[in-house]
Amino acid sequence: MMTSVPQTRRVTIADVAREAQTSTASVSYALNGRSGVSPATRERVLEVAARLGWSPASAARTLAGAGADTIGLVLAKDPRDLSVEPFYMQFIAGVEATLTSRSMGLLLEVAPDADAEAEAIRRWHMSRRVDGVLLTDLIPDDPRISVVSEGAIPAVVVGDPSVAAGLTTVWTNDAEAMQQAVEHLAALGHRRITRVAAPRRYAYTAIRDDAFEHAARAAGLEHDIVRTDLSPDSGAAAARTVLSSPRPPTGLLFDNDVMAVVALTTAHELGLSVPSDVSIIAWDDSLLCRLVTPGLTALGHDVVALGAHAARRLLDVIDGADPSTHQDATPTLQVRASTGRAPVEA
Amino acid sequence: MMTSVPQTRRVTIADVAREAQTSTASVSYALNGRSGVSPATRERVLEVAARLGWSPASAARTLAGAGADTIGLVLAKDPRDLSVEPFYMQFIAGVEATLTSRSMGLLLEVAPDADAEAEAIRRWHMSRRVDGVLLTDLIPDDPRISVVSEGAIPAVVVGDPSVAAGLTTVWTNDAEAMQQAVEHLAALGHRRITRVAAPRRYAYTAIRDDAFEHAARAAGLEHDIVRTDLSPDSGAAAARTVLSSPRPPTGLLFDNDVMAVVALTTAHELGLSVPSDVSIIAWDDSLLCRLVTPGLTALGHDVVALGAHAARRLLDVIDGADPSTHQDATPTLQVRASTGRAPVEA
DNA sequence: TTGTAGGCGTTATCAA
DNA sequence: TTGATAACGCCTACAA
Repeated sequence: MMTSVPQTRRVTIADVAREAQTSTASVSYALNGRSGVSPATRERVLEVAARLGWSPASAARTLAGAGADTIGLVLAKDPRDLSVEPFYMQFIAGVEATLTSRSMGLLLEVAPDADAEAEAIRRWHMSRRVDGVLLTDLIPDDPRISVVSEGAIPAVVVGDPSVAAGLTTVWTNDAEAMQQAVEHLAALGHRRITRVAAPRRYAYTAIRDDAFEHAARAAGLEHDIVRTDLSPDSGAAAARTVLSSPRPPTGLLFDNDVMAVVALTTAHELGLSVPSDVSIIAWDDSLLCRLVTPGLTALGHDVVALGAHAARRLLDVIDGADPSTHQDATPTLQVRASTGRAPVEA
Repeated sequence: MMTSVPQTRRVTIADVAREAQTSTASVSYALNGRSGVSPATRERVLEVAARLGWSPASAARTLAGAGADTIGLVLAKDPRDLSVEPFYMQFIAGVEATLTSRSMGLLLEVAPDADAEAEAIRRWHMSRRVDGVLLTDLIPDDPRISVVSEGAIPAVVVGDPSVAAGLTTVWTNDAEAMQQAVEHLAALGHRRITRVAAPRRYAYTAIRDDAFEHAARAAGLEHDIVRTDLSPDSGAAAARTVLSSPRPPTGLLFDNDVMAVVALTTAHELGLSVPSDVSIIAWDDSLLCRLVTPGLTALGHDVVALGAHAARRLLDVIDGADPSTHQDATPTLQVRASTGRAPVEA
């Protein structure tokens, strides 16, 4: 027997109106929970709508003036880097948590660079596909900032307010986090520490650099900063160079988890043991930090919560809130086996 | 001087038509590169549109019958698990690569379970927000399958065709990959191996189970399967139990990378060295596998390419292609330091 | 409280 | 090749 597909034409509010013996206006009001409809009519409409399986055509809604009920997130990263850092997926999960509760959608795009990203944002806004956008990984003089400002596009920047004048920002207190890490090493008796840092082009780099130097100076520690590109290789190279210098540091602070993990291997290869010869701290606590042996002491924060927070603020901005800056929780130090008392000087 | 914001009303094709001294119909044709417009008019329209900064309102397009130019992806996973597995981010990056080239968007949602995911898909489809959906991590009798089938929603399943009858699928040949891994161990002289497996509820589990047993039997190896929930803890527990049994295996195959990594530590704690006492193989090659010491031999495949492939197939389905199954590249064994010759029997 | 009608921006139909 | 004009589905004055 040939069961023909019941070629279901879309159910519209006109259908509901006819069936419920009323007008489309009343149906619209009833369905949107507004006043201006008698309880009896409202109930009848709701019942009919449910029975007919009506569901709103978002395009029609948007066209009629409502928002797109969607926010956009463009990630300007190489796919390989994206997948390496658990940050993004966690952040997205957090964003979703906020969005789902308000039944909004998330439009995603992976762009090769900040310029392409700015272009995508412009397109999205012009075509009214999104009500606002979330911006991450800002760089100095970021093209996205100008697109968003000029287009008056609702946006929230995830990062330090200093790099996004006039926009709403949500940020973690990297300076305070860095101070914690340095003080942890100082308290363990370390006198010479090195920061293995991200490239200068990231806006947060300068903030962490300054905080590192400030905290080290305050604790009276010898300190140094070496620059990397955050890759495993550059982390290994930096660790090797630093640890084989004439007066190697006894404490190392890495700007991400991946470099800290490879440094474990590098130290081992140099015949140094962690933490008795050298202590290691990672930024960005992750599964990686927990799984390796010895476990890595790391600065961790709840990225899922950060994403949820940022999304919440974006919805506020979309609703017309004025630009403002919001501080998310400060990363806290998860102390594990990779940090210990400084070795006694030879 | 007060530069007032130029309260820009949207530029519509009506504006373009007026300025170009023609009708909206001609403008529409010209803008969409269709025939039916004289070259002169077309050029004039294009010029005016560019000058006025026109850009299409996607809602209007969708409402007028075009597609939504968007596909949907719902991830039914706990946020923590999502971020742990690099798979999803890589997959998304691949999907994007395909989508961007056809200027389509990706709508994302993170749902708590398969039922919520099915519901999200239904909503998306009813409201015409997406033209089709990508399905991953199928479970037996998956609710998403029925939603998609009943709603005649264009969809592509990423997984084995056996669990998604009638739908287009893109899959990797897990059976052949498993065979490679088992043969690798057999060639190294191992005679007793254990598979540390995913829960039975995942559709791929049975496929890998069967392939494992088949390959082990063919190579004349003693073999066993222990079940886990893929978490680090359950991996560690499984490794500990198996390795402290009276006649422990000399080769272990894990169903993901995370468990294999913790098994490294477990083996170490039991006084066993890898690979001289026990060889370890991981499914899902990842940064994790490369970074740990010793490096983990692992089955790896190009997930970014898989995502791109799946998205391509979905676009075909949206364009009306019949259901079909497509095999993506088979995972290949990345041999590293965690596998070696079997120890000589005591 | 209810219903009518116009508008949102495009696409598609159909005369001219 | 053109240009009115009618959908598309919803919202919202405005009038009854």
